[in-house]
This record gives sequence, C-alpha cells and structure tokens, in this order.
Amino acid sequence: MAKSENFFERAHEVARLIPYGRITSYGAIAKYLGAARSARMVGWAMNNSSGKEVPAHRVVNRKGILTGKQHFEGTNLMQQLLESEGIKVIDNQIQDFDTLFWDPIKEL
DNA sequence: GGCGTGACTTGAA
DNA sequence: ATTCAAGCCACGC
Repeated sequence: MAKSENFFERAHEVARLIPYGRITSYGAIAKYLGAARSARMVGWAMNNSSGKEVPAHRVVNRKGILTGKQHFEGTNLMQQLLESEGIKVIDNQIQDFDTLFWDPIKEL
C-alpha cells in the first residue's frame, strides 16, 4: 500500500517546488521521478491533487500548452493564474516557454 | 477482475 | 520535416 502514493506525493512535491513565475512539463517531473514514460500519471496525480496546494497551473505539457486548463474550475482560471505570475499565455499556449521552463532535474 | 480511458512523451516510418 | 503508433500506470465501471 501507499506505493503509488509515493509517486503522487513526489509529483506534488516537485510541482510545489516550482518557483514563482516559472513552469515545467509533466515529462520533466515524470523523468525526475524516474518514470519518463509515465507523464500521464503526473497528470493524474495533479487531478488527485485537487484541493491541495499544488500549483498544477504551473504544469503544462511539453509544448507549453495549457492542456489541463479544462480540468480547472473555469476555463480561464489557469491562464489567469499564469498571467498573474508574469507568464504570458496566448491561446492556451505559454509564450517564452523555453525561457520560463523550469527543469527539476537541472535545477534540483 | 477485466477493459477502456486519460492533465503526456518519445521514437520510428 | 510531419504523421502514426506505442508505452506508461492508476482509476472507474
């Protein structure tokens, strides 16, 4: 028991470690956890993290698109949060994604 | 207990 | 260069 929880909490922890005004991708977290091909589980972990202090809005897919915004309360909430942090988001796509990208493997 | 789906990624054709 | 397919693991029915 609590085996998958480890993965979940680990993903939550990494997501929580994302600095202000920065973003990362599911694959980056998954790879950091040692499950590079399990990026989906990271997304599922975020879904399970609903209600926690996990800034899932700072986690986007590898293209910098707010793929998970649909899972937020509203459809603009995720984009609003990112813009509030100084991140430019246009058409659900993050601008300067390459610059704002935060890699836990490199930073940590 | 089996099958399908899902907030993705990477690799090969 | 683009498009297609497979892989990964957990959860729901």
